[in-house]
Amino acid sequence: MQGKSRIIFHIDMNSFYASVEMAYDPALRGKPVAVAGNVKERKGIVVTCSYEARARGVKTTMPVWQAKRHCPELIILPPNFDRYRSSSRAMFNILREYTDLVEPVSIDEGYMDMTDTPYSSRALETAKEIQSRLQKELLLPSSIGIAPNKFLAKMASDMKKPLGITILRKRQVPDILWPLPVGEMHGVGNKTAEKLKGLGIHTIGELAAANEHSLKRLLGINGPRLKNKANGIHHAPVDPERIYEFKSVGNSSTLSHDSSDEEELLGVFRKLAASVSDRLQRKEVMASKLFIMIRYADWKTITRSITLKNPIDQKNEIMKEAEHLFFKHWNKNPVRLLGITGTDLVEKEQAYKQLDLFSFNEDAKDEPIQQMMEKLNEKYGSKLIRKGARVKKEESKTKGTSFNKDFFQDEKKS
DNA sequence: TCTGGGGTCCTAGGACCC
DNA sequence: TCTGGGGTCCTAGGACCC
Repeated sequence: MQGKSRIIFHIDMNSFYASVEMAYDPALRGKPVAVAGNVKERKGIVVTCSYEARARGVKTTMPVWQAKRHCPELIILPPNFDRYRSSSRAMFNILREYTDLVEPVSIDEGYMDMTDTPYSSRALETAKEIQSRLQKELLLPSSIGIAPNKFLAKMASDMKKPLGITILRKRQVPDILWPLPVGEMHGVGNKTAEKLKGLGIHTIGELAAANEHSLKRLLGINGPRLKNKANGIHHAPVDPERIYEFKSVGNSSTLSHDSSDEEELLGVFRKLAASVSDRLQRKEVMASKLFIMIRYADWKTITRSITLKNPIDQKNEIMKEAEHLFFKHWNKNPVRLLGITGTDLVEKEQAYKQLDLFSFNEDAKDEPIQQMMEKLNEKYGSKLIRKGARVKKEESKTKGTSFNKDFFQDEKKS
């Protein structure tokens, strides 16, 4: 990878949810369309909107009432995740016709490594073909960036929207990237941009030339990384497996009104526990650590966690731990949002494998897994659990489901 | 009528062990 | 007894992205 220059594509679907809705319903085309969460309650915010809506001042994350003030004729649709998932699957299937090295990063965005493909000598033509196929076969507009690494490809796809194709060569970095405000860099948000101002760094070029030690002092390990990126240096490979690796499963919910009513809050926790339990079981993993999140009316947010001796996935167990954490840490002030997240995930299968390996009790095979885990943990303690290990879902590949990561399966949030 | 919900990665301080 | 330091685990919080 060192000597050879790579050809990386970044495919970015334009206003994906809104585009999918317009593909399904021709009557929506050419109109200002927004996909928004729970429209009637305060939590209603614009998730995505069409370019027609953007032209009228509607923006992503804008509250619905505000969006309507900008654009009274705005067509507001509830999200339909099944639709988005199936469009996404179709989109990635097209990409995979060109190379196996496709790394989905989210439902509407992914990298391709085109280096060792028959298409490497005609990258631009291939990008045009992909873009036009996405448009003709799926009715979905996209932007494509072509560059020698993932970071530059990502920056490139951002430059022309909608329906752009941009090539960004390493030698063009000084001319094209360096004049831009540092906040436009992928990986530099508001806080980091503000901090950088303290060092007199306002543009990507100034970051590229900045003193490495000062950056490290200011931003930690991320400082030198950002400096490298600003110089167009980024070695991360395109990794098709990334999508099958996950580290946490969580759900949260903003209440329709701030509340300090215990019964009401417990009701919210029960729903969250049920949903987290459901998703853990679908993924065939158990959580060794459980977090709750409490956001108060004043937006102050705390997380509290418990490390469990035995990993759990059952609704009642999750509820019990969440409730315990909640009453231990809740200051009785009105609550805006509650959340439950399970982390330090252990594969259920792993538990069986470990059992066979140690085979300390032949009868255990017939016992429910929970009891086995308890016995195993009594006997071997936490050594059994690979803390923080990434959970790989190998089988999802062979099944051919493009997205095991189910942040696209959350329409059942309720 | 301010501000959703799903994630990942990093940091910092204290406990504990060698 | 004093002195030093490295490593890991745990918890909580923050930044960022889509």
